[in-house]
Amino acid sequence: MDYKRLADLLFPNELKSPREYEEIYPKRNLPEGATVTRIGPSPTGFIHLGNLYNALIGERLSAQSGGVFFLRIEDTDSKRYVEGAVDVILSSMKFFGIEFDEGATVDGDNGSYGPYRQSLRKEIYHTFARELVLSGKAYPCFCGEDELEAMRNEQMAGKLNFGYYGKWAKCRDLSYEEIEAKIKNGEPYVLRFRSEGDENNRVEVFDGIRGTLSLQENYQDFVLLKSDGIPTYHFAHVVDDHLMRTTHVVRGEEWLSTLPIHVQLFDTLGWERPIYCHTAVLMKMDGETKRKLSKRKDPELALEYYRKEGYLPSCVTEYLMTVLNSNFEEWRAENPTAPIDDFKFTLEKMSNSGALFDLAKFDDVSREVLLRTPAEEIYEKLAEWAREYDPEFFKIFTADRDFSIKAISVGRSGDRPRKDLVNMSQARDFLSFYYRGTFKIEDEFPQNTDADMRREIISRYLDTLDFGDDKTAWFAKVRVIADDLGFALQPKKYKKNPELYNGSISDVSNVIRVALVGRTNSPDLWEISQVLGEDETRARLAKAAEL
RNA sequence: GGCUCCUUGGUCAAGCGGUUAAGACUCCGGCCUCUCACGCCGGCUACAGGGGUUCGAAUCCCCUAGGAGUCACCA
Repeated sequence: MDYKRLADLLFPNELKSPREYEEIYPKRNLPEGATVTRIGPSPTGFIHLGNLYNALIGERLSAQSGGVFFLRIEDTDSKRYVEGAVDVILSSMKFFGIEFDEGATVDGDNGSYGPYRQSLRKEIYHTFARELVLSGKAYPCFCGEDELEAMRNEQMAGKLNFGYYGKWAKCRDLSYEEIEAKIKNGEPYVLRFRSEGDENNRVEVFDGIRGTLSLQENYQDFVLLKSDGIPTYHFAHVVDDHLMRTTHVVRGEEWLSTLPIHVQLFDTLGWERPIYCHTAVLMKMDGETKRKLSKRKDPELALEYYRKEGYLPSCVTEYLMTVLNSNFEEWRAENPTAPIDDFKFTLEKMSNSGALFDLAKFDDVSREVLLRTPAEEIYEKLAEWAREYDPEFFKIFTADRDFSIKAISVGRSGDRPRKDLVNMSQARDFLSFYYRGTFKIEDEFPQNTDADMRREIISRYLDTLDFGDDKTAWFAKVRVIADDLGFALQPKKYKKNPELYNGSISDVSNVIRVALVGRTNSPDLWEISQVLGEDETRARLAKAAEL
């Protein structure tokens, strides 16, 4: 076979040479040990936790080593392209504090290793595809969908391995004349790789997370170029990551099975393989079994979910870090206020089994992060969140900034600060009792008290209430009321001899509590009263006495 | 079915041939002179199973089982 002739037939248009591309995209001039990483999302308009998870690893790796982290849009499948998806990717990443050194932007590229959209790199791929044809490593295949399906059925029936290989690779040895005739006849074709691999051979591949892997060599004649001339993921990945000088390919473990294809391609093109880092899939408990987080069943997979619920981006990254690196929590315990960037992230400490997404743990991390966040900042975040998701509350909440900040601050000072807030939508509900517009009696008054008793408690409380008191003086008065009205001063005493009392002091304070905040559970009443102010406090109590 | 990865308590996990097998979250008790939180103290619960190698195995090897991924002109 005259490969030169075949190459000219397949690629009639003028193309740059491989040499030229090597010069256009030279080795990067970076400090020793700098890593170049990237994420390569496809623009489907859906961006999920896994994307962020991998992005975070890449970003940490490159930022810590003085390397480069870039964004490449993998839009080789025109069927799945969604308008505006690039914008979604960029803004989602930005929301979580992930910045790119170079790559695709909303309206073009930033960086000298582009284009960063695969759909714009067709000629580059063709140059190297042509190169493979020239060396006899690639050939056109005219097998259509039906033929391939028939082949598959036959393989299934015979319990053979699926795929295009060996005797099944019908187009492997077509003559030049046959090919030319078919092409002139307008028959569509794909370009396949001519694999010289053997299914009994093994390849060793080093993985940055998993160590040395031993895999079955690829023996399939996989597709390089689809019939529209656009490359498959496999081919585009190899060409791009070589030319963009990627040093570490961070991606999900679903790529492990096609890894032999990729290294085979790197090897036959004579290029140095990048260090692959295959991350574990995020799992979730579904009844008794674990399963992959699914787009349809699990809203928490979509990054949008965290925005809607009002989780702070820093909470999500903080949680992801605890899942990513086993020593992160330990580090955080020792450095409670240090910025997350100070943590030295390492691939060695990464787990290679599927991490379960644990919402309880995530909420705990969020509480912790929110506690470290200044009240002013929470105010800003909550306002920002409410403006988008609850405009009514936004008005109420932002009407008096100082008041709202005071409300947020309740219980957060001292040796044992409360961790009341988890996310912004929960914070809105939690804080709602501070505002006239959202305050309502949600819980029942204590069962030990009837309406008369409640009126009595409230009226006495109102009589003795003095906003000049400190907390101790205030509570002493509550005790007096409780004692006078026959309530045990210690809940234990009441528990032991319920017949001797009307209830315990907790019933008394809960009457006041429900009157004041509308619920039986709340932070310290005295502090809340201080925030509400004397007028509002008295008004609420007076109104409750009428119930 | 082929290929591949993974397997320490309910969950996340330390552990790299000798440990009373850490820690965190959850759950359950108890304590903190008002609830709820917070905090503190305590508790439940684990090396998937079976064979080797070794004086000694959670750790090394093999087999089995379970879970997961993948087998497209999708990424």
